[in-house]
Amino acid sequence: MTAKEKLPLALRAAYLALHRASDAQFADHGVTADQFVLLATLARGGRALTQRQLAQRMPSDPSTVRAMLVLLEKQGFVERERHPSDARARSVSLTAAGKRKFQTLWRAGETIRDGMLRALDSDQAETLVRLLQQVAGSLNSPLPGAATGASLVLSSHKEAS
Amino acid sequence: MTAKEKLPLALRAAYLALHRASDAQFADHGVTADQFVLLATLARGGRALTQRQLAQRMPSDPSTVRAMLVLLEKQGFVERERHPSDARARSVSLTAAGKRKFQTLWRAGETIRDGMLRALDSDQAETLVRLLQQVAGSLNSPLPGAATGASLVLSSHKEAS
DNA sequence: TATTGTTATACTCTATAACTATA
DNA sequence: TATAGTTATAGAGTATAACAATA
Repeated sequence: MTAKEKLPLALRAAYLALHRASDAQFADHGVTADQFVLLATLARGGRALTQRQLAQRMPSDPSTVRAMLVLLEKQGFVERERHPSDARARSVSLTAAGKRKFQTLWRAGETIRDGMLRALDSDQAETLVRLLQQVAGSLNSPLPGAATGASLVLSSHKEAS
Repeated sequence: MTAKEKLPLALRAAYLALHRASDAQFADHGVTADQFVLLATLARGGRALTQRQLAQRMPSDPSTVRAMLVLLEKQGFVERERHPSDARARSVSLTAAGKRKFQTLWRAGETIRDGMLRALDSDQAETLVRLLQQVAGSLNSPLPGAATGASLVLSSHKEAS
């Protein structure tokens, strides 16, 4: 088995271990691992995002994000207001309760982050992050075969603020 | 942002990119990425597995695996026979059609594996696999805080054949 | 015309708990 | 008593397509 053949399953196994550990850890707090990611995306940005921006950054699908937002809105962690300059859009942000919740969740996640690093030194952790970003980057940029030559310009997409 | 803080999201982003690319690639063949993993697990073993063994190796839950097997059985890719020596157990294996299907899928997956490696040289690919295995290993072994000292013996579990 | 979001819909994966049959 | 699998049930995420409102 070459590294090429092992890589997909190794990536999957590591992610599933992370996802299950996170779900278990966050279950006590009434949120899922994916909902945590959504809250973290809002918290990290610091400002309100449209649902589309949120979907891009998760990354996820607009209709998936909407379903998640409805759940989080019921719990009072996010609010969706009319966008000031674009009446089509919704401006999504954390409520005060949502900010507090995120801080609690972030602390709860410390256990998981420590667990991931237990078998790595800090150089290895940095290397791993870098390699994962490289893999994600090349998977997300098209040109799978040579079929879509016209999409070369899309291989790095800047995101307007 | 330290590597420790970035690692979970980097792992998630890389896996989701892989998962989506795989689902897109395999959709033409009528299976999901996770069903591919199940078929690959059976193919890799070479021999029949019980549903429990299959669940452990995926890794997944026995009842999840059952639901997937029902779907794959309808498509004629797997069969579940009575286990020869344990009447409680089912012996799951690929049908002839399932083996052919897996070969087709494996070839279709080549595009994805190449996509993952496009930004890595072969040393980096091996390093990445190793680091992912280390992370998965420490996430899967207990002792999250210091609460479960008695579970130290479980930190490496051998699997009987 | 293109874009933002909503709605309806459907499917897969996930997982728990109660259960039957067997070891 | 413990284990393998089934069943019922529920929920979460995923995604497509048709649609309304707005840019």
